[in-house]
Parts: sequence; structure tokens; C-alpha cells
Amino acid sequence: MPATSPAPRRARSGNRRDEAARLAVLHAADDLLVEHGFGALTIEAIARRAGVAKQTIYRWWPSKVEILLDTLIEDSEKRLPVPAEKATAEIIRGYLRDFERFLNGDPAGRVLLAIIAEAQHDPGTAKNFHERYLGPRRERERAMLVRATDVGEISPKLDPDATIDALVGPIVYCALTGSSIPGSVLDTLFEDLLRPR
Amino acid sequence: MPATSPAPRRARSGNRRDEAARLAVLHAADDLLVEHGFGALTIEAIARRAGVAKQTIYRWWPSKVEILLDTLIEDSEKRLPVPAEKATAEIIRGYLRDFERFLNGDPAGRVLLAIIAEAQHDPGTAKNFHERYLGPRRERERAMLVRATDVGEISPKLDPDATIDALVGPIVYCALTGSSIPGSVLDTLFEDLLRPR
Amino acid sequence: MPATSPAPRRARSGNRRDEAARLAVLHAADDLLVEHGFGALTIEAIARRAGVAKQTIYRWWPSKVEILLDTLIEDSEKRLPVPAEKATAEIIRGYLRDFERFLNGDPAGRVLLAIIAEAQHDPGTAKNFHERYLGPRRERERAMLVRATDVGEISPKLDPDATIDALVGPIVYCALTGSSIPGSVLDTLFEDLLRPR
Amino acid sequence: MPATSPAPRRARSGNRRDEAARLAVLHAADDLLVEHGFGALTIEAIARRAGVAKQTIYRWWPSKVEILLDTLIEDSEKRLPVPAEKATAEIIRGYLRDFERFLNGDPAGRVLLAIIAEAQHDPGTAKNFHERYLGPRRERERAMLVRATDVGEISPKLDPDATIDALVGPIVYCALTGSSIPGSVLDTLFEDLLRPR
DNA sequence: CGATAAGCGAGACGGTACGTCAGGTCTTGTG
DNA sequence: CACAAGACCTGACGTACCGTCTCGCTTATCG
Repeated sequence: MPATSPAPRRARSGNRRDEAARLAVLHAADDLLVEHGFGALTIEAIARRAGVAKQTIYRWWPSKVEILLDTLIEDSEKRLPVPAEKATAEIIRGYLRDFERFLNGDPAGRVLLAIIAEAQHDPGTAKNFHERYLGPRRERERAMLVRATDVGEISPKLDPDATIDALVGPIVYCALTGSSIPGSVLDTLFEDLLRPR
Repeated sequence: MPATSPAPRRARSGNRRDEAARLAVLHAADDLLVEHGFGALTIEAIARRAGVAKQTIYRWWPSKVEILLDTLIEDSEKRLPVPAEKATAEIIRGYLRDFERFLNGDPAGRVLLAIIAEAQHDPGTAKNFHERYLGPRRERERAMLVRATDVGEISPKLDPDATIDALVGPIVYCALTGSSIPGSVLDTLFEDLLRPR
Repeated sequence: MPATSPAPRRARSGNRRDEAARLAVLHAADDLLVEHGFGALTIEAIARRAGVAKQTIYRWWPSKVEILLDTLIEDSEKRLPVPAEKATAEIIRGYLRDFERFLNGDPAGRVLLAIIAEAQHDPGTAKNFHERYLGPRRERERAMLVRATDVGEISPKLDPDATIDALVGPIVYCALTGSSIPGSVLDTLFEDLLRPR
Repeated sequence: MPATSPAPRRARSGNRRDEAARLAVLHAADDLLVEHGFGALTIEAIARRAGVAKQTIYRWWPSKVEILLDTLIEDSEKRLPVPAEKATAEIIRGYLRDFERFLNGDPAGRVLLAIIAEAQHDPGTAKNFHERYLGPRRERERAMLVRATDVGEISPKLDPDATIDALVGPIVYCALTGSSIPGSVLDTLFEDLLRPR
């Protein structure tokens, strides 16, 4: 009688990285940020909450912001993916609205704002933030715009990067100052800068 | 016979607030931020640098961000005043360009970015930042726009607040991400959103 | 009418050293050593027990052994003074017996043994132990012997230092190995090496 | 079919204890103690230096002091054997002088002092030290004295154990306090306590 | 004019978190 | 099954700042 399941059992630790610990840290950091704010986000608190040793954190992350960056990358991939297939004007408009909702409603959006903030205080954070998040994402946003332009869905007034800055800038700025940009304003900017067909 | 000068001399201490100490603290905070970044901006470092006792700082400022806020308010009044007299399209365009230069070139601009950042981490800071800086300044910016509109210099597509967010947002966002928005992009937004005569 | 007391009141802290904290640390260290052994004598434990901040300990003592050295010096001054007045054979014999009892019965004796031990592990400790305890005490012991010799109370076979080593050595050695030298043996060595009148 | 030997060659690992690893650990511990002092004697450092896994140490030794005890036992058997054949006064005197040289000159002597020290800090160490080193050695020293007494080589004033304490005590005490007892003093004690023929 | 009261530099104090090190346990994969 | 390797939790290390406090001084104000 042949081979019941391979019994994965518990393989909690060994000489390989412990996935459970990794996730516990990511979630602990996320939760602490959302529940008690960035001020409560200390390595000790994360370790305590995750049920993990401080050393385990220091072994795998150079700073607490890198932890946030990890959660941000994983979360924004799921919750705010850059549309990668067909690029219609409507899809782009939807992305902008999702972006606004992400920043003002989603816990992961709080993480993004916190990292932007921390990047002002520390050049190392700024560098990693660009290399690991902003850069790659901008790449895909630019590609989305170019595709839509090629297809004739939109005909932007400015070059792709400037266009993105002009559209995303107000959204982020409003989120940073605690307000939330109205959908109608978003629409006006969208119509105005992209001139959709 | 009209009283020889009151000889203010150095009044290093006494029973009234010591202006020299106040200025020393403001400058020390400013300098530390610019030279070594926000991470080096501790109360102890400010006190050390200013040659002042910690208690003197705690007596007059509730937190180190309030010190920055004080310097920001004084400095941006001097270096980036909101035009309050006549409001022509050209004056508004100049203000936007000055704003960009302020953020990316002036030490006081670094202070503003640092405070925006800190406001993400701490609600109290956010509140004070709005009440003491953002709010009053927005008031004057709005007034400037209204005046220009009334006079027929511009005819904005959006209501004043949305207009300001849409113009200032990209400038701030670019500064926050370490880049610097090109003048040409600024001009396009300006033309587009304000439709100057 | 001779001036009622100058009202010392409580002056618990200020910009001068806090005597209460100093004593709390000394006692905490002492107690921990006696109750849980040298292994439990960590700076953190001392601070915890004394109700004192770690920094307060580091401010005044370079190492935990120096704390022990402080208690040892204060305590052995009280509990095992070197006879400084008249020096008869009987007084010297009494001192030797007291020394044995100090090492094997008194908590302060445990402190002495612990410091001797720690001096084996760390040259700095050895140096301080000699300069602050062993040296000055040996001085007084030597003086006691010389005085007794001059008066004709004893006529030692060896020079003073060798005599002390020969008498104290067995006492300390037995204490270190957990046994306790019999009084009769002490008497034999005493008679033999000092040849009292 | 030539049945070449089973090629034992280097049997670095397998299912029996690896003698090379055992020796590497003992030597690493010894070297570290001599070169950098007891403070540098950590399990991790020993493992590093011996090129051995920590687990290998924990598998065979309950504590680092037991490692030292192992080296001490092996070394002092070779370098400071208790004379077991004929016991003349001269041989005993030589043993005392060798003992003094062992403590003050031989690396293995440093190990003995370190263990004595550590025994003050930890009762478990004290117990093992007595059972594995002090006890058996004292046995042989006592036997040596008894033999010499029976033969009439010496006629000690005190019982064997007290005699040994009285002779060895000053030697050890001087070594512990960093000085070194003069040979002449040793001779005086020897003559005085043993009264050799 | 002398008492009072406040601001000041200085710095000790009880704390929290930092980033590092070692302890001792456990698991993996190799020989 | 012993071993090298090394991840893991625990807890102490010594340091930096936090925000509060007392000290001894100087100086303006007021009775």
C-alpha cells in the first residue's frame, strides 16, 4: 500500500533559514506600524511580538526599514499590481484610483508612506527604497504608459516619467499631508495630461 | 537729556528668556540637520552644540520637531514668502519655481522635508505642522490664486485647493524621491491648470 | 541654645552623586554574590536589585569587580581590622583566627575569595586588587609584626613579608579549596614561625 | 583478490569519537587561555580555533572548565608527577620546588590557577575539581609523606593533610597574588614542618 | 536695597532601545 | 552515528538618548 503523504511534518529550524521566523517578523513589523505607529517600531518590539530573537532579525535584515521594505514589496505586488497586460485609458485611470485608495486605506499604504518618510532621514534607506521599490515599479508604470501610447489609447503631453510624477505627485502629497485627493481632481489631471482617445 | 542706550550687552541669564540661547538652539538644530542628517538630531546633540543645558530646551520646546518648525517658519518667511501684493500669472509661476528651488537647494527646504517626514511618524507633529505651517501658508496661497483669478490673470480649471495640490504635489513628490522636477514640466502644469491670460 | 539640627532632609538627587544609589548598588552586589553566587552577579541583575539604572553603575564603577572591591574595603575595615595599637603575640594570634573566621564564615569573606578568583582571570582586576586592598593591608600587617618584634613579643624566623605569606597562605588556600584550617594547625604555625615570648 | 587494507587513513568522522577533534579542542582551550586569558576562553572561540563544531564540544564536555580539567590532568601528570617510588626528604623538597615552578612558569600552572579561580564562582566546578584533580593528587601526596615518615626520612610536626596545606598553601597563595615565593622561604618551611633527618 | 523668583549651564538619575556577543539546543547534510 | 556548519532563542554586554530632577549661579523685578 503505497506511500501516504510524504509527511512534511514540522521542520521548524535547521541550518537553513526559518521561513516561519521570517514571516513572523514581517507580520509583526506590519502590525506594530499599523497599530502603534512608527515610533513603536523598534527592533526589540518586533522581536518580542514575533516571538523571535533579536539576533535573528539582525542576521537577515540590516535595519528595520528593510523589514518594512520587504513587506511593502510583497504586499504591493498583491494589492496594487501595475497592470501588465493590455493598457487601455480606463485601466490607467483605474490604477490611479487604486493607488489613491492604497495610500489612504490600505495598511500597506501606511508602510509606503513610512518608508518615504524614513528615506528623508537616512540616505541608505533612500537608496534601497529606490533600488528595490521605486525604480522597478516606475519601470513598469512607464512601460504601461508607453504601451497605451503606442496603441493610441492616450497621447500624453509630457514624457512618461514627467507624466507619472505629475499624476502620482498630488496623490502622494495629499496622503502625506493627511488629506485625500478627490476622484474628480484625479479625473481632471488624467484627462488633461493623458488626453485619452 | 534722553537716556543713554539701555546697554543690552550680553544678558546671558536672568529671569527672562535668554534670546541668545533661543537662537543658539535654533541654529544648532538647523546645522545638525543639514550636516549630519535627522538621525543626528538629538536633544543632547543640540544642547551640546548650542552650549545650552538640556533643561533650557525642554523648558521652551515640547519636542525637537517644534524646534525645526520654529526655524522653518522664520526661514521660509524670509526665503520663500507667499506673494501678497499684486498677483500676476508671472508672479505665480515664479513662486512655483522658487518653491522648487527652495526644496531642492535651500537648507530650510531640507527642514521642510524632514518635518513632512516626521509628521508621518507622529500624529502630534502632523497636527502642529498643519496648524503652524501648512494651514496658514495654504491660506495665503489660496488668497493669491483667488486674487489672480478675480483680476482675470488666470482661470483655473479646478478649485483653488485642488489646484495648489496639483501644482505643489509633483514638486514635493520629486523632492521627496530625491529628484528635481524640470522647469519645463512645471511650466506645462502651470499653463494647463491655470490657463493664464 | 545651640542651633537645632541643620535639617539635612532628603537630597536624593541633584547634580551631585546620589549616596542612596551608591549604597543600594553596593548592597545589591553583596547580596547577589552571597545568595546566588558570582555567576548571578551581572550588571543588569545588580541594577535591577538596587532599583538603579545601569548607566548609574557604569558612571561610577568601571566593572562589577570594582563594586565588590568597594564593599570589601568598607566591610573588612569594620569586620577584620588590622590591629593598629599595641601588638602582643596574643593579638596577632587572634588576628589570624579572625582572618580564618572571616574567610569561612563572613559574607565579606566570600567577596574576598571571589575577587582573588577574578584577579586570576583579568590583569586589570589583579592590579586594582593589589593597589586598593592587598597592598595597603599588607603594609599594616607588616607594621604590626615589626612593632611586636621590636617590643620583643615575637622573634620571627623569616622576614615580615615571608612570615605573613607563610601564615596567611594556608588559611587562604584552605578557604579556596572549600575546607577550613583547624585552629590547632594555626597555632602550630604561629608558634613555629613567630616564636612568641 | 588482494584485499587491500580497509583504508582507515584519516577517519575524520564516522560513528566513533574522533580523537583528532578531542585533541584539537584541548589544545585550542589551552592556547586560548595562555594567549588571551580566561576572558577569551569561550566555547565559540574554542570551536573556532579547533576547527570543530560547537555541538562536538557540547557532546563530550559539560562545560569549558571540564576541558581545562582534562588538559590539566594530562599535563600535570607529565610535568609535575607526584613522586611515587622512594620518598626521601630531598625528593619531597624537590617536589615543592617543582610545584612552585609549575605554578609560576608552566602554562599548565596557569590552567590550575584558572580552575581554582573558577571553582570559587561555581560549586559544580569546585566539586569536579576536587573529585578529579585535588582529591586523587592529595591522596598520592599524603602517601608520599607517610612513606617518608615510615622510613624515618622526615618526622612531621603535623598530620599529613595539615602538613601539605601548610606547605602548599603559601606556594599557591603567592602564585595567586602574582608573586613568587622565594626558595629560601620554601626551605625554611620544609625544615621546620618536616624536620628531615 | 534686599528679598524673591525665574532662567540658566551642568549633570545625576531611572529608563528604553540599541547592536553585538556568547550560551546552549536543534536540524541538515556528509562521510 | 560522529561531525562541520550554522540557525535559533535567550540574556547580558556597554552605549546613547530620553525626559525629569536638583544644584549653584546670575539677574531682573518688586515690596
